[in-house]
Amino acid sequence: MAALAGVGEATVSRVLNGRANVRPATREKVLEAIRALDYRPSSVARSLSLGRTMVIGVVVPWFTHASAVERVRGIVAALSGSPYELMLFDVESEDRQRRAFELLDRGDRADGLLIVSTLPTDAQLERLRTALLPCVLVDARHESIPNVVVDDVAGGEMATRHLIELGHTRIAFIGDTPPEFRFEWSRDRTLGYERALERAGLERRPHYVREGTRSRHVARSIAAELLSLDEPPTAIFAASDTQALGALEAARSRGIRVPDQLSVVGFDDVEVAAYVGLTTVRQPLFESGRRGGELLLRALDGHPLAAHSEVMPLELVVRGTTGPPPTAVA
Amino acid sequence: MAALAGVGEATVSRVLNGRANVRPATREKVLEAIRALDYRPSSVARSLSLGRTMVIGVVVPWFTHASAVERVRGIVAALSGSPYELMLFDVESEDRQRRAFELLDRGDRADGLLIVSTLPTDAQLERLRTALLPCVLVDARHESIPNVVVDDVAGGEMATRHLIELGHTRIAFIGDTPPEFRFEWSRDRTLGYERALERAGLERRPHYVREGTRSRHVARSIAAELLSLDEPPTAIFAASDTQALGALEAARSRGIRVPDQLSVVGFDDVEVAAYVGLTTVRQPLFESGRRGGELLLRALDGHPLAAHSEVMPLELVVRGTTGPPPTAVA
DNA sequence: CTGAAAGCGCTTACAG
DNA sequence: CTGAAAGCGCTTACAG
Repeated sequence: MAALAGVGEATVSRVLNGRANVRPATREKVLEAIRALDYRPSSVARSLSLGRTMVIGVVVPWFTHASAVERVRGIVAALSGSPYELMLFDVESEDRQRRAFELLDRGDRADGLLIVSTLPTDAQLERLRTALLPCVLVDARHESIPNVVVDDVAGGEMATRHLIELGHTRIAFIGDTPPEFRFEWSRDRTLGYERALERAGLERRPHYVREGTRSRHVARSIAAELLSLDEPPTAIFAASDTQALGALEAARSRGIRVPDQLSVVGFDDVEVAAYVGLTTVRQPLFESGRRGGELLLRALDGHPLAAHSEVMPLELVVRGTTGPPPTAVA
Repeated sequence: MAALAGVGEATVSRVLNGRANVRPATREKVLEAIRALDYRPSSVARSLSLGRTMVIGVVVPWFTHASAVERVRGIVAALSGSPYELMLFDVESEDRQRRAFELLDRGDRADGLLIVSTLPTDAQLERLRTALLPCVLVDARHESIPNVVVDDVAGGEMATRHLIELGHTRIAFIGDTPPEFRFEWSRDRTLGYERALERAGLERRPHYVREGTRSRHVARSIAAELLSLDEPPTAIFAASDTQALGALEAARSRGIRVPDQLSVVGFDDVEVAAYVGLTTVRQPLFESGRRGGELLLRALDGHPLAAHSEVMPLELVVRGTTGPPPTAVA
């Protein structure tokens, strides 16, 4: 290449990188040779030399879930104006997650990391740190890593209070199974639920609090069980829209009218929620991804990141699945 | 590193790659040094040396669409057992697409390419070919590249025939805008629609065939216009579920009952479709991604790919949004 | 079984 | 403004 152009390698490099200090005639010669050879510079060699890959890694479990996808979309949007490409690590098991971090903490696969809806172990975080890999957490918090989150306790309380204000006293909660990915929002939403009950002076009924994997199917059978209790709840707060949809299905299949006989509140406000008229707590999914992407880009740009929590706003969106409880007794 | 262990670099490399011909004692020394130094081998250097990156690029426009995401999920599933990582190129504009291919056709960013729901120009394909980059097309066809597709003409015909068999004669079609990404399935579905009408001896009414960008919002207003024609259609076939949902909204907001007064058929069978009971033509979105991934992995494994079309099956899923037309006249 | 050396293809001081 | 040379950190014949 350099030979054909009759110049040194350094000059080719200068031309390729658009440096100023090259004489026009020389530049022309190089450009000509590039054309003649259909020459394509190697990004790998460049990466090795520069120690940068121009890749941002995104680690996300639950890529099968609408909310995770929505966050990834936000990340994609944030990166779209940047020179970085996105490498996606879908880690649907702890094993896959471990492997992903083992690859990433070598430090030369990506220049930075966005970790979504999962919290690496402290050992993993320590290795990422020693690999000098800037990280931003989205939908997970850690005191030593910048993160963008929502206040799940407040969200759980918001949803529950809405039901209480409508007059409900028998309010059930369908949460997630304990955090396989050290993922604690479901627990926080439970706390919010309990706090709302407590503040309203309502008793907590342990059999009204149920957990299951985050799927419509499972939530549907949990809801079915709740609805066949001797004293069934008049309202259900589900820790995610997906689960709320399952609850709606359970009601529908038993001929229970919503919201006349049963109120249902979800969490997230995924796209379907608006379509089916689900009352829910909206969290800015897309925005959280975008914001995380922005923070990381800023860090990559040399501005050091403070390890703080950026708390995104939550909003109760009242639609058609909540109303006053059926008039008790008669 | 090699120094600390008191061995040559080659030996370190052998240990790292688990080659057999290393004496156990030597191996131990190396392993010990690795531990002591917290040594992490560089994948970039390895890539440069080997000429392989262990990365598969996925080019996908419309990552904002549920169907694209579903395909990507299938790809993720296919790669999950492999040693390849996934690099995602969301190309929501022609310009981004051009840039993505310019990066990829250097040939050292990824070892293979999955191109989803878009067809590169011939010039782009030629450059990918000279870069020796194996490609598989998903949801796009090209005679010289292996691809996995569905028969969109047959699908369009299937949906339309269903409506005809129910007794409809005034059937409208909401398609996509002309293919920004050289993306022709909407046109093919239109052809299928027209063919079904023709075979049934029904007249084609040009004002019943409308196009709009693939969004619920746009489809909704198109449907609203169709429904306010002097002689409105009794059935609408939409080229995607997203658009079908828009049509349903239009009907709902005008108090038109579905399916009593209006039948609606979609295309894709995205997750929401089942939930809202939409009759649709199911195409195996997830499967298409998975299959594409498998084909590419096979190619990467040294088995040359024949440039053939793998046609995935289409299936009419009849649910609650289609029925006989309202009994005419009275 | 093991090591010295060349090679992968860039970038970047360092001299001119 | 430009080139020779070293360096980024691996792998792989080639000798021993």
